[in-house]
This record gives sequence, structure tokens and C-alpha cells, in this order.
Amino acid sequence: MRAGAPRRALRPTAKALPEHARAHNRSLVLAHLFHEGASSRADIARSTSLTRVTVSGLVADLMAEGLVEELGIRAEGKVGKPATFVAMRTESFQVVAVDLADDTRMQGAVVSLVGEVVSRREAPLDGVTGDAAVDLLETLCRQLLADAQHPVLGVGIASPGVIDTDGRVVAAPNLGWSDLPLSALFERRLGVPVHVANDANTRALGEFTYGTASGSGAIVVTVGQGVGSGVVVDGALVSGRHNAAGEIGHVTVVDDETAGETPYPCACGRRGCLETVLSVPALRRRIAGLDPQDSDAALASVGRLLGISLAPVVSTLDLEEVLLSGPPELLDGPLLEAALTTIRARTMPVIGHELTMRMGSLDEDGVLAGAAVLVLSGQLGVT
Amino acid sequence: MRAGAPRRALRPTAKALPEHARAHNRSLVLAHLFHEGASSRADIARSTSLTRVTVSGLVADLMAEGLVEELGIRAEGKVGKPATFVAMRTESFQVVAVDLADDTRMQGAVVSLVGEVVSRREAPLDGVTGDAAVDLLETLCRQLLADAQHPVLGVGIASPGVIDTDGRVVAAPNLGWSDLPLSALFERRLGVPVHVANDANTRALGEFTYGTASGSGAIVVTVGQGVGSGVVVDGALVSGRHNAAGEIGHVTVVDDETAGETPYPCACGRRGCLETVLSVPALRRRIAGLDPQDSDAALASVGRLLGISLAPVVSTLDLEEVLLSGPPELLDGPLLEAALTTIRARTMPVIGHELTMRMGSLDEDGVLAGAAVLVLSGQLGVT
DNA sequence: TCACGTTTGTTAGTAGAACTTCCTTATTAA
DNA sequence: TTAATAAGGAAGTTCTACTAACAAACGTGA
Repeated sequence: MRAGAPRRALRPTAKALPEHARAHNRSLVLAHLFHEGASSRADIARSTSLTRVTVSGLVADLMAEGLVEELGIRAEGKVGKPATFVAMRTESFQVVAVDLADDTRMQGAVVSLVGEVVSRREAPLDGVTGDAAVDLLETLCRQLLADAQHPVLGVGIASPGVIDTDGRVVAAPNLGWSDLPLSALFERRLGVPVHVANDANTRALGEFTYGTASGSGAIVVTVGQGVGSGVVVDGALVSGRHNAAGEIGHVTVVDDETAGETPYPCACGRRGCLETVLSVPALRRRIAGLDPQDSDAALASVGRLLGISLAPVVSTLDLEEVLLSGPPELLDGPLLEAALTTIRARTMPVIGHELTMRMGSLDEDGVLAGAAVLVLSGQLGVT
Repeated sequence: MRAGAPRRALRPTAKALPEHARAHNRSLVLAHLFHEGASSRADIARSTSLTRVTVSGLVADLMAEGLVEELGIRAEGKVGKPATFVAMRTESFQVVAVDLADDTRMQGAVVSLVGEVVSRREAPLDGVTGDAAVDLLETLCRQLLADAQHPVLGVGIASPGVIDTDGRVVAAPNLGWSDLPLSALFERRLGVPVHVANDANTRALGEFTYGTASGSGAIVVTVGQGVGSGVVVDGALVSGRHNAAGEIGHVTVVDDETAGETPYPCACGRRGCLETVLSVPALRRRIAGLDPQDSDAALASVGRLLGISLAPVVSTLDLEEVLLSGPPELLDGPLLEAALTTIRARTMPVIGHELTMRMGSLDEDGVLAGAAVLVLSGQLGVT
């Protein structure tokens, strides 16, 4: 006879209007063209299960906005009236992408809509923080906006630290930022849409859009100065209560009882964090001066620690893929293999056995590509 | 200059039609009435940000279907025309809920729309499995359908094992079921809508709807014969690649190097799974014959193992709450405290410090309440 | 060669949804 | 009694996508 008054809705939802449906279907058409390339209106209709009439209307709108163009008649000879190709004008728009993950310099680029870097710029940080860093970033963005040869859809900024969904930097210690409404501020200053997200999440977005990561459930672990990750669950990036989802670098993996390891102090003030063994500096320290065999064993021991901490995550979320991103000479070998072996050994066969774990397919520009996706997703609804 | 052809969309989306908007808004109205109780049409309009006209139309539809009724004039004296209360007719409909988590018997109940058990029935399993278990379940459901004093919206079944989103039992070893389309089968046989889900996920649904769990990010760990969990991330239950999300019971937490512990064999064929220390039988074994102090220490040691395995999950998903469900005399005390302490010690302060961990607020009928939510959510879109 | 079927894309008309505007009703406050 | 306030409904507008029908352009096969 136990009962309880119903408390609250699981997911606070917003009202739905007809024009929302229109916007949704518009994104559907755009996403098809983005992912599948040039297609006929009838192709789009089949793929989206909208009618040809509706697709024609949406395509007409998109052509009027200059986002889509007709390419001419399909060559292949099949029966029936030949199809007219339409395609997204990916070459006629660009995106400005900035990567703030590096401690020493800001990396920026003009990026095409398919994630190709067209031109780049750097701004050495020289230890500036706070407002000075904001100004430096603004200058870099202005230069990149001037560099672009085509209209810029927006600016995408990947920053370390905690960023909320409105593009406000809640905390980015390296840059001395806290509670900084970066997105709103730069939209005012630059006059173009600005999207900001955490660097590891941004890289994950890049992997999902341009790389080979699958959308059902995956985690992309980024290994650099620190260790971060982006998590996709049921097709969407996880943000978390404090927008701190993916912060796996400061999970304790080494304590006094861990065989063969010593818990080293971490920048966060605690000891034995994953970052103290898996970050690039930590890995380099660990293998410095070792001969290849000992080095491999040392890397494998870190892989095992990574596997131990990932196993509960993989199992709880029933993930499909684990991707590693960072220097291949450190990660792609004994470390990755040991991590995968460890995860498989520590999870149910049905989950661990079908798990794939590998290096991400994007290189150091993956974050820039992801920043482009931020804009694409925010402005056009394309993911 | 690295690039990649865009591969696939992150989230495969379906077309949007105006009538979908209607259904969505209809659920919005229903959900408001469900969670807030009797309200005027104008109240609903304010809460949903729909117009009064639209709300009036939707309420008229719902009244024609008998789901909603007018209650009369609001008593409180404010200026303006007095409001007419409308309310969901929660007492005029019922749900049949069945809990298959127990190895020895099927537990069923007629449940009101607010999660109250109206009447119950049990069916001893006596070791039957496979088709015989299906027949037993059908008989139980028919009896419960006959027991109901009001029209039944549907049947909600919580089963152990892996259940896909269509209500197909992929694998439920205890019941000898595999690849059984339970939902479709019973809809044909019983003639009412049938919804099936994993028992741990169902309990999580119950906690979120009738209990005190918050929707942003939480995990509900159910401790019974085995150990399972349901995970809510960004307001939605996680299903996972194999629909096996939440299967935390078979994560390895004890290996040969774990101080003070011995890895015991598990039913899954491996050793040292969480289930070998945290399940109710394992806990009872562990504290059997110990005096209170030793018993507390033994429970705390299990709590510590739970905390170690949950810490990476809490940190990666930036969860807000961890709920434990099961016998309070085992869980609510040293075990829970040790687990929370361990999680806090092993995660970033910002994540761990604000984490709350406590017992779920629903008792042994939580699964039945969750099964009612399955129907409510599936039939009315109310969560 | 030529009628026929097929496919594409468009035009016209229909149905559904939610909005704004205006009105009636009912109550309190001055 | 009058003005202000609020609830609820009626009428008409706008937006959306659908079905039905059609013209254009092309292969196929007699």
C-alpha cells in the first residue's frame, strides 16, 4: 500500500509548435546532404520519409538562403525523368575554430564545413590569463575572421575547463577564467554566432561527425597535458550536473594498496589521479630512459589502470566503443591493448567482448574539426 | 589539412509532423495534471507556455476520452472570473504491474495511477521456466485484469535480464527466456497495451516518478538476489548498445591483489564480480555470526568496493545522486556511508562533494510502481 | 518508331495545429 | 455602481505537411 505523490517530470519538456516541426525537417534535409553528399530531392524524400513536395519546399528555402545549390542532371541512365542533384554549398561557407587546450598557445584555424583546415594562426599565451587572455582570443578570432575567403557561419571555441550549455565558462583554471559568459560576450564583440564547449567534448564531437566513432554509445578519452573525455550515450553528448561530465582525469586509480604503483600528487591537490599516470608528461616520465621492453611493460601497466577505471563505465552504460586520442607512440600499442584486455576481463562477456577500443581517427586537428561541428550543429542543426 | 568525409549523423532522427506536436502538447498537459494535481486551464497554459485556447482544446479532447474531468470552481477568492479546476481521473483507471525479479514467485498487483498498490496476487514459480513460465505469467495477468475495478490502461512487466526497447526479452536466464517478444505476444493474448522493461531500470523509473530522485543525473543500484542498476543521464534512462545498460553486477571489484578480499566465483563464470560481495545472499554470508562491530566493518568493506567501482561512473557522468535500493538493515548504514566516503575520496571535489547518496525512497513495491510508470509513460507520455 | 511504364519535380487543394484578437462571464476593489 | 482583473471561448489567420493529379523526360519493348 505504499505510495508517494508524484514529484516531478523526468525531463522538463517545452511546447511544440508547427514551426518547430519545420525547423526539424529542415535540419533533416541539411543533415542528409551533409552526410550523404549530393542527392536528388527524391533521394532526400526517401531517406527522410518526407514527401517529395515537402522536400522541394524545404530545398527551395535552403537555396534562397544560399546554403544549398543545384548541381545539374544526374548522369547515370535509369528509366524515368533524370534527377537534379542538389548539394550543400560546403565550399561557400567557412567556420572559425579555436583550440585552447594547449598551455602555451592558442591555436586557431579557418575550417571548411567538412572539417578541413584551410588556414591557421597561433597566438602564444606567454602566461597571460584572465581578461588579457580574453583580449588575446578576441584578436585571434578577428584575424581568423579576416582570413576567411567565404562567409563565416560562426566561431567555435574549444576550451579546457567546465563550460555550461550556454557557452559560459564556469571554470577554466589554466586560463584564469571563472564564470565568464564567453559565448554571449564574443557574439556581441564579433557580431557572429559563437559556440563554446569543453575541449574533450569537442574532440568527441569531431570524432563522431568526421571520424569513425559510432553514435550509440562511446567514450573518447583525450590524453594531453591532462586527461579528459567526452561521452556519448544514446546518441547525445552527456553534459552532467555541473557540466563536468567526462572529467575522468581526476578519478583515483592508484592508492597505497595498488600493487607496483605509488600514488603521486596531482595538480588537483589529491593523490593517485588517473592524470598522474596517463597524461603525456606522466607517460614520458614513466618511460624515460627505459629500454623498449621495460617501456612497453610500463605503458601496459598504465593501460591496466585505465582499463580498471573504465570497466565500470563501459559496463554501466553498455558502451560500444572506447576511443583514445593523443600521441600514438605512447597510446597506440601496449597501453591500448592492456586497457582493452583489462576492460574485457572485468566486464560481462556480452558487453566487453563486442567492445571495440582503438585510437581516434582524427589527429591533432580533431579539436578544430569538432569546433566546426559546434557551429554546424548550433547554426544548422547538423550533427 | 586533415579531413574526413562526414560519416553519419550522431542521432538518427525521424521526421516531424504537426500531429506529433499535438501529441507532445497533449502529453505536456497530462504531465502537468499528473505532477501538479488539479489546476485550471489557465494554470496549465501558464505552466506549459501554451495559450489558453490551445489548452482548452486539448483539455476538451482529454475530457472526451475520459482521462480528465472538471472538478468545479476554485474556492479561493481572487479577482477575476473564478477558475474551473480540471484534473486527471487517476482514480478511474488502473494499471496491472508485475515484478519478475524474485526467483521464487511472480509478484503482481493492480496499481493506481499514482503508484498505490490496490490489490495483489502472487504466483509461485516452482522452478518453471520457458513457455510454462510464460503461461504462468499470462494467467497471473488475466487474474489481475479481472481484479481491477476500473478500466486498465495497460500491463507493465518488470523482468530481470536484457530487454530491448520494443519489449522483447533478449535474454532472461532465470526464467529460461531468450529472444522472446513478450510485449507483442501479450498484447495479442491480453488485448491491452503491454510494456516490458528490465527490473532495475523499472525501479529507477519508479524512484524518479514517485520517489525523490532528481532527473538530471542519477544511478539507482538495486541489491537483491543479484545487483543491477538503472541510470538516468540528462533526464533520460540509458539503454545502451545491447540494452544492457546498468548491468553493474558483473563488474570485477575483487582480484588477487585486492587487500583483505578473496575473489569468489560468480554465477557468470568469472570471479570477483560486484555481485559476489554486494548481493543480499553474499552480504548475509559475509556478516553471518559476526558481532555488531565486526559486522559493521564487514559491510563497510563492501561499501568501499562499491564506491571504488562507482567513482569512475559518477565522475564520468557528473552524476547528482546515487540511490541504493534493497534491505535497509544491510545497506543503510556502514555500507552506504563507506561507499559515499570512498566515492568522495576518489573523485574531484566539485563532483563528489555535492553528490548525495542515500536509500531509495520506495520500498519493495518500488518495482511495481515503476511498472505502472512504464504504462503511464508508454500510453500517455507521462513521466 | 512509337506506345507504355517509370521516375522526377511541381501545382492545387485539404486537413491539422497553434496563434492572435475579440468577446462574454464572473468576481473583487474602490 | 463602476472599474479592473481573470477565465474561458469563438472566429479568423498563419503555418505545416499531406494527398492527388499532372507534365516532363527518359528507357523499354513490340
